[in-house]
Amino acid sequence: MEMTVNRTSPPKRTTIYDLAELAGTSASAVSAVLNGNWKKRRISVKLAEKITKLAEEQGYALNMQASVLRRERSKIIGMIVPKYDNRYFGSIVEQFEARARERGLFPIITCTMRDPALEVEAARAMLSYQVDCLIATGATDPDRIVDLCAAAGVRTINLDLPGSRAPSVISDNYGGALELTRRVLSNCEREYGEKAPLLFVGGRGTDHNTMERVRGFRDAHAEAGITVDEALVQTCGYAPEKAENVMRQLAARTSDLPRGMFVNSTISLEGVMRWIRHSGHYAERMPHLGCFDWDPFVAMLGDHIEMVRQDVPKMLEAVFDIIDSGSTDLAFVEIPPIIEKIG
Amino acid sequence: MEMTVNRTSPPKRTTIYDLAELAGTSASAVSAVLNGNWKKRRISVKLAEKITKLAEEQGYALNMQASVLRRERSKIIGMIVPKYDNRYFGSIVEQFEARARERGLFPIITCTMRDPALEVEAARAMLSYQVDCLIATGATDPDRIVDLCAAAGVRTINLDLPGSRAPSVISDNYGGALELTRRVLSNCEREYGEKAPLLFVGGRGTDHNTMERVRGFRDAHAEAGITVDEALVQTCGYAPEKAENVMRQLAARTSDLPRGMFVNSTISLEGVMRWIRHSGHYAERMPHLGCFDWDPFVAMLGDHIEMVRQDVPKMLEAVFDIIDSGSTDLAFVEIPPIIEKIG
DNA sequence: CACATGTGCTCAATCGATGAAGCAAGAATT
DNA sequence: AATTCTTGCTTCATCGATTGAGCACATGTG
Repeated sequence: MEMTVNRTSPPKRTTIYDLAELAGTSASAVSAVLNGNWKKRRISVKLAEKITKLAEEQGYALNMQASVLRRERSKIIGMIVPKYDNRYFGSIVEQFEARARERGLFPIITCTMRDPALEVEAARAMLSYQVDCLIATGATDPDRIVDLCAAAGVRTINLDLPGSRAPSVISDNYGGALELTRRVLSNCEREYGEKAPLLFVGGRGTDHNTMERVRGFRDAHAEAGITVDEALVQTCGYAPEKAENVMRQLAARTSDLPRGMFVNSTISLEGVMRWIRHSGHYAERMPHLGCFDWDPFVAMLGDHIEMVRQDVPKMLEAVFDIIDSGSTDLAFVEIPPIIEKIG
Repeated sequence: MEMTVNRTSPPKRTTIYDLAELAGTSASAVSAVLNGNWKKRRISVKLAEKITKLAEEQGYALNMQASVLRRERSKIIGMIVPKYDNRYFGSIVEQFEARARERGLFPIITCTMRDPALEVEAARAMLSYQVDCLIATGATDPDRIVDLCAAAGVRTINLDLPGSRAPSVISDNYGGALELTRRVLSNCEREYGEKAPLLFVGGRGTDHNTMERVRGFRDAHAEAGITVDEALVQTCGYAPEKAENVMRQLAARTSDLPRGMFVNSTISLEGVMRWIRHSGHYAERMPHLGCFDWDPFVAMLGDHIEMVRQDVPKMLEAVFDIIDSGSTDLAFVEIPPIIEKIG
């Protein structure tokens, strides 16, 4: 048992061959014991215990690369996610990790900064790591990713934003927006005694969610008999600066600012609020706001903000139901979001 | 070119052997071309181009498992992180991913929900995936993780919370807390015209950061000639409910609530704010708050809250400086946090 | 013309784990 | 006693990429 540990080069990790030698047995017996199917392979309890004990003593750690290379399925499950800067994606990722681990899957997550090129690059990287399944969250071009994965025989599920070539789990954006708009409209009417249209700010005009939310927004106005001017729908992107810009330009064009707004994410709300605070507009009376997304501190900003909270636990349950069922049909699951009570 | 794609079993992925056959060359030539050291291996430009083109056409994706298994270094870099529910950890993770990718490293991240058992399990999993290096962020027991990794010859760097057996990059908690406390104390004195101690809420009394912040808190009081009662230091943990509880119990004991508080994280602040809003205490005058951590919406909550923002870009720069330098000495880097201006 | 040098590739071992196939020894059955 | 069965292992090919060693041919040098 000579110890030739060279401190300059990394100490060789213990492998099943080392353990086999120590136990005076074969590598395949060690493998069978350590990966749990030693009963099937008719290894005696005595040997199994001996090997287990040795493995512990030696601090043996399975080499996943070797294991995955040999195995049919990798049990690695990937997720790509746009950003980590808000509670929505944060809880998606937390839930994803927890549920994956529960099932004995190894989650790997990558954030793409909403950059389509990075999305594709990330998807490719995941394929290289032999993921069994990829969840594309809020992807700009989900179908592109699905195609890449399909070519490698990897299942994909779209989350948050739907695609046409893989099952999709999303919020009921239309329903949520309809209800949110109704509430903000009625808050405005209650305060000002007259009906007036809201401003829609944030999101991308081309993405499904934003389009559905705009539809809910318009329908709620229609219900109330209010017409919505085109200029009042500003799908300028998600970044705070873009929302801020919209407000600045609107204020430059007209002194008659809307009394209420539908803001398409907390991140856009950040920009809107910043502008409201710095511009001096709305100094006497805050506008009524509705935010499609939830944040605990936004909830404390005052009773002029309504929020719709996407139901992340239910969404991930739906995602894993699809994974567990192994079904391949193009499900399209819409989860009703939660209308948060003010205060 | 027969297409025998069996839809029930996954279509076999293209390997370098497939490409070699198509190109009429050997697998090792393909490998050399695709991993970029074909010049060293004296492959002709002509063949290189042919192979590259073929790889693209066939949608070839490297099998990382095989590649890593063979190679000396995996170029995988791991990070464990407590939670994704706040801006601080969110930006740590975003920065980590970006900088890792910049260097051609593949980042894998896992969140441990502040659970010590999960931390160890996660570290083990990372070792199995042959990470070259592990960043332990906010770990409860960093030294435990360092030991695990050291046994496998894997470098570790502690981030956010320091350990004694690996380089650590953390905020200057003492300095930040000192300045934050000074500000809140002076805000209180300005408003109330008299010196009075603040309440310290949140964090774990046993962790280095909390201890350092308490030290700064005490020293700022001492500077101002204010004595701090033991009961005013409530390191109750990070969860919102725990902070809320502290407030509730404090209010039950005394009607003379402190006029200002030092709150040890945004997540604890969530609990404190919730209590303030629901309990009816502080209804006339909000207490002056100082929060060790930053959130854009907290910044909008009013001018009674001071914030200290940990300098995540600098922290990650320091982390990657250590990684790039390859140095193994026990650096202890303290990065000054940023004092946010109110409003 | 003999020999060195350079060019452009191929061969085969290897990384560590897995599992089908097989083998030896003992137990049970006819 | 001859045979099947069972138990408890071992052997070896395999997954896909990497890389040191080596080979054949072309070109240059003395």
